[in-house]
Amino acid sequence: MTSDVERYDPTSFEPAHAQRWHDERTYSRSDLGGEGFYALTMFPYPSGDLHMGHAEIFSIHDAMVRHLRMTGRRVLNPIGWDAFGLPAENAARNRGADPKAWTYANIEEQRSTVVRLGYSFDWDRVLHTCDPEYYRWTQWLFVELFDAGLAYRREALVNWDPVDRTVLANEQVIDGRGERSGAVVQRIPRTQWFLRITDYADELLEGLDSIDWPDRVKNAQRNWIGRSEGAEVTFRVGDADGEEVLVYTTRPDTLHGATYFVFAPEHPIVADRMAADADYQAFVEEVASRSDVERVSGFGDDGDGRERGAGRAKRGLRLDFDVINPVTGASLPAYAADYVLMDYGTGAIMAVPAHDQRDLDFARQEGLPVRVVIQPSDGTELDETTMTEAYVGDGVTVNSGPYDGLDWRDTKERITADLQAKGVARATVNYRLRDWLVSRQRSWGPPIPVVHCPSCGEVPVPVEQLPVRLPDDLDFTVAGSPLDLHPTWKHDVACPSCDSEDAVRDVDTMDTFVDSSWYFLRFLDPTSVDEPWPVDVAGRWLPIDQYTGGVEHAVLHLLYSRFVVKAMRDRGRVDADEPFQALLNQGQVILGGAAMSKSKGNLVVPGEVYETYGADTLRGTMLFASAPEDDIDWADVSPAGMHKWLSRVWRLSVEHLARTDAGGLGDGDEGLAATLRRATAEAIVGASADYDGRKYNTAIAKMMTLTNAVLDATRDASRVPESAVHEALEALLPMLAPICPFITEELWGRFGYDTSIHLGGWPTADTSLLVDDEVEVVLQINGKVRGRITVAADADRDAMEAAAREALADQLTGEVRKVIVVPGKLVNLVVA
RNA sequence: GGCCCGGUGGCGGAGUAGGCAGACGCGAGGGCCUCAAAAGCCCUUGCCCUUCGGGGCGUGUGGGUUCGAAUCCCACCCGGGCUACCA
Repeated sequence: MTSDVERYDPTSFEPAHAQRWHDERTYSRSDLGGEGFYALTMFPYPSGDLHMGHAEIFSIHDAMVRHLRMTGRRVLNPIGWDAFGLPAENAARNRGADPKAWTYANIEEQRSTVVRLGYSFDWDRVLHTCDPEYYRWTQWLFVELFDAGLAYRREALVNWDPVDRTVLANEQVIDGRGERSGAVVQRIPRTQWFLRITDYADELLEGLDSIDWPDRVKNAQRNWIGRSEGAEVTFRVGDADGEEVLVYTTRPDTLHGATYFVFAPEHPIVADRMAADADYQAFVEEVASRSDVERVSGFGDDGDGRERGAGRAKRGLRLDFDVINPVTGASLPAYAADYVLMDYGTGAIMAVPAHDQRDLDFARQEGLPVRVVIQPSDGTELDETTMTEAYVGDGVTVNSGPYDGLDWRDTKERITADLQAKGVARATVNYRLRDWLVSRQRSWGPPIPVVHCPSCGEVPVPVEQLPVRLPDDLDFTVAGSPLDLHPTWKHDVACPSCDSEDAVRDVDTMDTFVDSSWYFLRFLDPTSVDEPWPVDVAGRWLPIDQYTGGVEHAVLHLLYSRFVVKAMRDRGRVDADEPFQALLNQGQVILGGAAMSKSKGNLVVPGEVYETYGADTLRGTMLFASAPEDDIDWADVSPAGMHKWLSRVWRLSVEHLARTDAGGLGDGDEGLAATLRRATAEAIVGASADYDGRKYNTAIAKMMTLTNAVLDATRDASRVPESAVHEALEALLPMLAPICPFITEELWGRFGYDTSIHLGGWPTADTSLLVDDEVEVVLQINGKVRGRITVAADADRDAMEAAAREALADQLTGEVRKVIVVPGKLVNLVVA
């Protein structure tokens, strides 16, 4: 079919609509009527322009938001920028950029792309975490936590980069080396600020049962919190001094199987006793030269080719004393070894090689004895001299004196009770979760609002003096913390408590995850100068109805935010137990099976797509490719195909308008009209259900089917049922609007409407068109399709069976033994 | 090692309170239109037979339950992700 009508040229009208939606604040009406819905998408980090991952998350989120708005919900849909962080500082160090100017330039670039792509955010609520108006309240949050006893300072072993002279986050240590300097990161003790997230360990665990999150994220948090039940048992050093040594074990039932004893290298008892021992000092130094990340998380190998994790080589040092087993009185040789960590449990373990793989590995390596105390219930005989795999399954206690013959679970219970009675053990619950280390020796972050006074100690800065501002003249060329080395900043303060001039500011800043742990609260009133957020408004909007973002934050941002909300609830600032009621983890955009990256040269950027095909095509391609949770391989998808469909929608619309301008809304062919009206009703019912289930790919498929139906109805120019075509298009356009907002807005105007399609309603189906008098029924013999017949829709079982027997009469060879009838669907004759 | 996803045409994917497998699209082949092309439109497209009526086989593999299994159960294979010396 040829036509002289105007061609689909999205770049001719998209930018104008985008700008108008932004300038007129089309979507800043969250105070309108309707049931409230807080929709949030993880705010971007401004490291450069928007990438395809951003485009995907925003396209999914925006389709959901626009659909909710059109179906009558009052949607709160804010956006901001997570604008503090290391890349700005690195740009300053490496290229001499001003971190503030660098950050705001990137924000502006991203903002204009977000506007251009038509994402319907509320532009009256924008925030940047690096604005003093924002970090003032991040500092307030810190003071609140400090007042609640949830922020404290203590010495800890941290990742120290000796070249850049700064502490690094675990994420900034790659293969044991600083990501910037390449220097081997050391473990050094340093006094740092922590937030007491462990106070909420149990509640953070239990709360997972009440929220609608993907299982993998919940499991990641469960594993991260790492609750375990066991016992703390008191051992004693086997010499005249005889200090007590606490051991945490989840298997007190294997106490009789302990054959040696291991301390973490830095354990105080060892450090104290071995202070003068040169071998020990060398050992500790060697262990410390390997980062905690390498030791605990196992990044890289040890240079000896061993795997990460449990199979790694273990380094140990025999100490010159023994430890006494409180149950047996046996003298256990003591070791310091790197496979025991100071900050889990008590930093010391009883080693039971027969029933713990790590202990067995070390025992074999050091030639230490193995003693079996649990005999496998399946009858397998364990051989102490040759076994290389520890037995950790069910079994019966052996070699354990009075406990012999008991099931291991009973032994565990009894032995714990017996030792508790003797005062040398108590049942305990242990967590893997550690307190959150939040201080950073960085300068593009919110300064920790504390003053250190020689007489008053740690004094929080009074709220009315916040924010503690970052100086504008930081020198990023210094080796070390620019804030610490600034000539005047840290001394230009008096103690808020006693006015002492000898007080100094805390020179650390907060982790960026503190900024993002509460931003969703600030969105409730981002310009307020009186309070961080209005308590009553928070009561109405929290928890957030739908949060959308990447799974990479499973145990970081998503855990920290839960902690902050619970802490603020306990301070009376929030009336909610959880921040995010529902969570959607969108898939990633990859290319040719691999993550996109500049260095790999396989980068597709949104600009290439929307400048060629328009923003609607970019958005539609992403949503049609797969379900929101699935990854999209850009090599497999077809923007050209999406563009072709949108061109067809465009052409059918403008041709229809041209015809009706000339001849009005004639009824055309009755049969064609009826077929099209039915297709319209089917599409509305189907696509609406898909939208409700956020299955945008199948919603698009149903809209394509409707488009094909319109095409069929308009093929013969002499019989076009214009009124039915009009109804079809006036249903199609609103349904397409959440996904492709531009073409639908443009055509809506051409259909004669002077209000935005996006603020209008959702189409409703005439379901009476979907009721059939007759239905097609599948006929089966022994479960195989052997024919189909048409019967009255309300035919009963007997009628269907009779019709089936008649239709299949000449195919029936044996006796019909059984008949299965599914009304309105199927008849299955079972033949002997 | 632990946890979590997946495995359906050449490709992306539809379809699971068990009931017509492959919706929709991409790609491919053929045709119309055109001087030609682009665009657009029409037809075909899981595999194998076929006398063109149709028949057989098909959802990672092997079992099982059932009148009937992509869907439920058991065992296994493969791919991906997260996590890991956590005592």
